[in-house]
Amino acid sequence: MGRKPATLKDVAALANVSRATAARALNNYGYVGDETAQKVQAAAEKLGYRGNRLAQALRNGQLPIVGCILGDIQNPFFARIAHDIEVVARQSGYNLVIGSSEEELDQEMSLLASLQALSIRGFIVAPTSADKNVHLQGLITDNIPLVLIDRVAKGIECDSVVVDNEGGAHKAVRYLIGMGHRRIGLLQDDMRIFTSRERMSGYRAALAAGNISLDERLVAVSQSTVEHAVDATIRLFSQKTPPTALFTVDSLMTQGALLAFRSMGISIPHHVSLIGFDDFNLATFTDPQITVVSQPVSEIGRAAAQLLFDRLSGKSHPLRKIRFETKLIIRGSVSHCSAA
Amino acid sequence: MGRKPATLKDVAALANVSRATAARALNNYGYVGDETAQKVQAAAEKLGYRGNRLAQALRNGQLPIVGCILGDIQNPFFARIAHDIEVVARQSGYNLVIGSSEEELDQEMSLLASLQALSIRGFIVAPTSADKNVHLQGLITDNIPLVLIDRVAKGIECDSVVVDNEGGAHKAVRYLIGMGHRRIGLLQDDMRIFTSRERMSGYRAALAAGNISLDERLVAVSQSTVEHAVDATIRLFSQKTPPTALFTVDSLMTQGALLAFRSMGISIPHHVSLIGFDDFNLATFTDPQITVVSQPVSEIGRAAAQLLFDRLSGKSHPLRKIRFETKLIIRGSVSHCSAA
DNA sequence: AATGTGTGTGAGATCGATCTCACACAGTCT
DNA sequence: AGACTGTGTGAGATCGATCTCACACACATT
Repeated sequence: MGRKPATLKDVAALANVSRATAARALNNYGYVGDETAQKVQAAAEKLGYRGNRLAQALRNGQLPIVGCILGDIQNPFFARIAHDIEVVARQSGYNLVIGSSEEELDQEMSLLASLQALSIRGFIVAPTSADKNVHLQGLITDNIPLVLIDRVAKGIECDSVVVDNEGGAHKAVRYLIGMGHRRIGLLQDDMRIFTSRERMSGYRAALAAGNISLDERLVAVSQSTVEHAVDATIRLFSQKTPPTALFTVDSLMTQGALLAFRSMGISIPHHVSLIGFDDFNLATFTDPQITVVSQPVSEIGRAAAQLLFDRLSGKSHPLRKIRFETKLIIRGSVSHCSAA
Repeated sequence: MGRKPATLKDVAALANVSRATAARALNNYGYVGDETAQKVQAAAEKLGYRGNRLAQALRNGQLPIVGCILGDIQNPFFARIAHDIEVVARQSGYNLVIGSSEEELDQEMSLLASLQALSIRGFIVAPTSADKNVHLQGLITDNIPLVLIDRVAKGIECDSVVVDNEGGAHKAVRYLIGMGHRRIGLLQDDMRIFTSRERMSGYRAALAAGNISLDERLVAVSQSTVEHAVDATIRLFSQKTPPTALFTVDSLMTQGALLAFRSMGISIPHHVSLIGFDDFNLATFTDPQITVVSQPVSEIGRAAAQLLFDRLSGKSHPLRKIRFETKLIIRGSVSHCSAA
């Protein structure tokens, strides 16, 4: 059939009024006679009229869509955040466009540009790079609401929601040191990424506090996927004198480490102790259960969305930078270091 | 500063030509003098001109966005699919709007309506209900490209990508029967959902083929979250004569079952055998590793996106209904039934 | 009677890109 | 010379909703 959706003109025609009057009746503003208003309502009803958001957006310069650029939707951490943002967005009558930067700066930039070309005003971004951020700076100077999530970027003054990465990492490593470990490995993500830097610095600080000097050979850089983490773990533990404990900076990498240990016949916690940053569903299914630094994942997306919609609704708050605390959840993957 | 993005008019003014000529130069169509074209290009460059997609969309009736309505992005199955769709979309210059129906028909319908109001033409939907689908029928009659994914809907004639749910479930249950099990539990999702029905029917068929009559008390209905599945499993196994084996219809529910068994002190595979539909990352981390029916997850999203973009590009294919096979991956969570 | 205020309505401009149409000029053909 | 084709350009309409403005009428105030 291909019947076109009804336009305001159609409604106006059916109600025998002008477009202007129809618009007034439907959006109730200005003066409209009661009787006229009823006629218009009836006509709209009958035609199943739904305003064309595109046309509305063209006039007022803004689409009821928020853009969300995350590292990777497949990471349960980001999936949860995306879900929570969508819930809040829906309540405000917004839809959510999701883009995955795949931790590539180029992709992040082109994604952002294409969303801006859509007149989307309102972004939640987990920036790939802590330094290179002209594109984000552009949003700020254009006065487009932006909330940074999970990561902040140097020199970008805007609302943000992060967790205490450094503190979390510090707690984990301090705990390992307390259990007698001195050769503590770090499986980390690309150093361009803010969280990776912060967790690294927590690791360093804890080592320093324990009078342990940093051994570069115990630090492996991977990407945040199970597969990459498996390889990196195997490299790390194929050395002559491997670490006695490992700290992994995100849950996918923790899972990769688990897989690697299994394939290498390394048993937790007897041969190696393990702590991962970010809790995950199956951390309690494994034997032993995995000790982790947990973040309040369920709060992050909601908080970020709240900040964004507060901005979008025009309230002019001062900048708000939310930082959540992390919690060390002790389970069974860490034991006292036997090999001194 | 708030500098507005440059418009075609600005470019035209800078190049000293009319808007029409500028448009011709930038989109190269019609006649344009070489020299004029260069001037326009230069002006566009200088102003950093990017066409306003909204205005373009208003004219040609279609936004470069595809809508994607899935059950739940937090389910790794859907997260993977969303990711793959986004990759294909990006290649075609499209962005992806993701909506989560949360398995509520109302939400699915209102989400769809709001995306249609945005002039989005092109949807990938995992319909909540196998029966109620006027909204989908509406897309069809309006000739809006639609691809159903993971699930089909009665009477909706369009491209689709599903897996052989019935066959997969049949394989799993037949295997359990072959191992001597006769009291085989089913932990399933809401019966409105297509996959749930099909997997149920595979379960029935396999029982029938094994001359086992269906015992309603062995069938638990849950929702597709870890939490709900835990409860349902506990109920199922708190009966006087609980099942000796369990078949779960998706990976979150499999994880829920695992958690429930752990909390009840039920050991796999000694006390109970387990097979889950849909493989998951940690299925090989647990001890024992979990036997599953795997679907080619990495193919599904890509295939669906391909079908959609073929339609969007105007080629008029006949309907294409893709059905992928499933594979029974035997690991260690099933043992011979000791209790006859 | 003149002026003012509150109410109700429509014509037309606007947002930005695109497309149709008309027009103008060069060169070619009868 | 007159008619025609090919090339190049601009004015204006269009998509749909909204908003400004002008106008019109009713009633109240001086």
